Amino acid sequence: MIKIATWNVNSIKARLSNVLAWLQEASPDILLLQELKTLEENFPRLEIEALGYNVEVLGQKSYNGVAILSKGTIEDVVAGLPGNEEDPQARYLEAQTLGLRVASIYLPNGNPLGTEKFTYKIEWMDHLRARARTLLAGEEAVVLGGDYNVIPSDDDVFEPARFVDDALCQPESRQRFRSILYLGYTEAFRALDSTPHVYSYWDYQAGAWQRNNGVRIDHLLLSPQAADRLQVCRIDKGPRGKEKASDHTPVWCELTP
DNA sequence: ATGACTCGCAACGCGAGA
Repeated sequence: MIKIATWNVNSIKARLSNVLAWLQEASPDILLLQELKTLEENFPRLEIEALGYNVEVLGQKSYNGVAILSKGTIEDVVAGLPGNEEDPQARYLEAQTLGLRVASIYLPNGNPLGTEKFTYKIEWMDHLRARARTLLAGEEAVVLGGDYNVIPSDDDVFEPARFVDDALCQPESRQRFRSILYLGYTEAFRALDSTPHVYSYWDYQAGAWQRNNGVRIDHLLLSPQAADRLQVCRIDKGPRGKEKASDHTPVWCELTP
């Protein structure tokens, strides 16, 4: 079985001990990280390599940043979203590892509405869809994992009314997320579990974690060749309850070899 | 309740996150 996970860590340096602990306890074959908030040269590579992982990083000072950790060799790396090369933000890293094509994705948040931030999000999603379509043509097992900053449906948010003016729930955001699924991708969690109100993010403020006021925005999208191998997909709430937790928690799935 | 919390920065409060 190949276990692949995605986790927005909200600073790899602030989260290093939590990440090392989770790698040891969950032992994913591949971990896709987002929101590193640091440059490549400051990524804690040695500590992670010491646990048996190869590391590929696309960093940025203070903001964004994505990485791929794998127990296998990492090859054929694509840094940045093809077709969007002039984008200065470190939000996309793709590579070949353990027989899979994988990408670590940190999709723009897009708030507030009516600003260039929302336009940037929507345009970024159009570029992602184009890349997703190109990857399908390879007829490979592809896993596009990350923080999509999209709440797919009202079943994926604790109180939909509070999010009507939020970029994560806008029809334009949801439509583009669905349009990637319509290409032929399967969202791993929902393919196996129709339970409503299961979340992957809880705000730090206002006791959101204790009240279970969360949203499900971290997703694993599988090409048909990967979806046919999907056995299980879970959200591990453990890390969110720890000291010095990220506001996101890992989502993982297992594929037959 | 224009709130709340956590992060990086070169700060000694601010912008960003979602």
